[in-house]
Amino acid sequence: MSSDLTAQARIRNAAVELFARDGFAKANVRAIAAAAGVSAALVIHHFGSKEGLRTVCDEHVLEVLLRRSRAAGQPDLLREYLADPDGYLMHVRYMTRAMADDAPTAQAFVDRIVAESEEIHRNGVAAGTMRESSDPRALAVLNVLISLGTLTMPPALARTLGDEKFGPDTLRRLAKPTLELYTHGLYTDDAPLRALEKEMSES
Amino acid sequence: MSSDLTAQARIRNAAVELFARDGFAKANVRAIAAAAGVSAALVIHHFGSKEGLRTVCDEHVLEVLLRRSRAAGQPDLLREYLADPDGYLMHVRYMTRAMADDAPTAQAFVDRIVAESEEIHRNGVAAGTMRESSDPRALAVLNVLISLGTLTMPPALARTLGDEKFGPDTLRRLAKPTLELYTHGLYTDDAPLRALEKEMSES
DNA sequence: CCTTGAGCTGAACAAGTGTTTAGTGTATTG
DNA sequence: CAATACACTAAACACTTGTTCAGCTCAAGG
Repeated sequence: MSSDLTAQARIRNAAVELFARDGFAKANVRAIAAAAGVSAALVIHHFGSKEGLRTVCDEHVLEVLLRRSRAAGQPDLLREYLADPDGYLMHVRYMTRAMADDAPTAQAFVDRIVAESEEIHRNGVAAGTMRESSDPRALAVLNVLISLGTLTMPPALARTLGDEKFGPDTLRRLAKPTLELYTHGLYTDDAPLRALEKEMSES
Repeated sequence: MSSDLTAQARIRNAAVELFARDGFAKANVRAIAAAAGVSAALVIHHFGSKEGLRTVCDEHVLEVLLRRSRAAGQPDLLREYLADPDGYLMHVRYMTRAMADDAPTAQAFVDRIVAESEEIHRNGVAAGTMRESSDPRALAVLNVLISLGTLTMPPALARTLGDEKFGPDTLRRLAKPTLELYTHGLYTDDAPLRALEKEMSES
């Protein structure tokens, strides 16, 4: 039990969990209250409104995720995830949903991880472990997209891998093809790339 | 105007659009009816329930997407998208939302595009244009993830590229780093890959 | 012509929603 | 000790939701 927490905190935690699981629209105040072991009225009393509760949750999740990413010097999503699969996944899912709803906090999160991703690349280039890119910012966005997409993979996609539902196993299995892609790409020559470059220079 | 369509079709089209834009839970029958220029009661009359409407929409979108992907011999998502950005995007978004809700139709869609993606890779390997993979299925899933993720990119992510909202420009800009990744990867050597392989053989 | 049936509607209904209100108990404080 | 403030609740409220119902319109068929 987490009953030694203040009621406000219990409500917030329950809300984060339900928002992450069901989405903001589908999750309702009474269910959140029940999960926190309090009345629905208390939720409103403490947070003003469901929207107010959301704002607090947004900021809390943002803070937790950023603290985490700061803790791991060189952010390694896979390792970070494996350390606390359920908790981390819940928070990432929450943020992904916030991004879908285009919540203001999501922008702060995105700005931050894109910047971090770009910096990792910059360091990698400086250290000689990574190739330069024609568009570092776009590359960072792509990397963020891949990381988040992998972590929040829809069940239907996980099922095509044989896993009944997403879990550490799924992620582990995806890790190798991903690293293979990142080490030598997929195409055997640069014809497709040159074709695109030619096409772009024409228009 | 699309008033020459039957009312049922107009309702279905409006529903697909609103489900894609707002999600199933947030979109409400009255709004769909209004968008189709009919009464809310008619929606229920024709489709039995909101859930019934969803089923019809699911199957419709699935059919449209599969027909499209069949039309383009070698499916090229980028080109396919550029041909009819708004329409295609709407349907992909719809499917992505269906995947998030884990709708049965989404599974059919996923099975299909993963299989297609795997076949493209197989053909590429046979033709010598693509490298072999240690896990073709997982690679296919990764590729689908990247494609869908890019297409349904959240606004917050698009904004870090300077674009106010997602559109053809965003996609065009991402195309090059993506192709660069697919032609020569990102890492300059295979140390990270070997490290992972070693780690996996140990456990 | 009239009957039938299908497309269609406004109004009502029942359930679920976020929120308000009025009030309880329980500490803390002057 | 009295008073104030705070955490908390049950019940009610207002509104939205999906859905039902009774009835309208109107073209097709006997």
